[in-house]
Amino acid sequence: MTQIPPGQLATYGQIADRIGAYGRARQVGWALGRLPLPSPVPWQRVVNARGRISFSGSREGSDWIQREMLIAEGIPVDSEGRLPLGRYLWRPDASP
DNA sequence: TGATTGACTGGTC
DNA sequence: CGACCAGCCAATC
Repeated sequence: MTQIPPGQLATYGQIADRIGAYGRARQVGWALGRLPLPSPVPWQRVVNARGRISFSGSREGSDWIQREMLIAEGIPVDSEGRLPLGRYLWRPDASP
């Protein structure tokens, strides 16, 4: 499944690559952006490769909700929306 | 049809 | 680590 495991984060690039759309991270964000709320998609676990929540002037509300959601998932989020990527980064098929 | 925009990314300073 | 620039593709108006 292309969904993201709970307690883990994924970047737009990862999602794009996962769906076979390498380099189309923008379209991923665009797609999530037009998702209705609530949505069956864990958009809340999708952040940019900078390890930060992607803010947008038109999303000043939901973006903070996303921060709260991640915190609820057990992921510490900074006041600026910074996330400990590398620690919670989703690892597709990372079976030990 | 064409120009513009965008929840991005990577590399460099 | 933060800021800046350049590249990239698709959807929208």
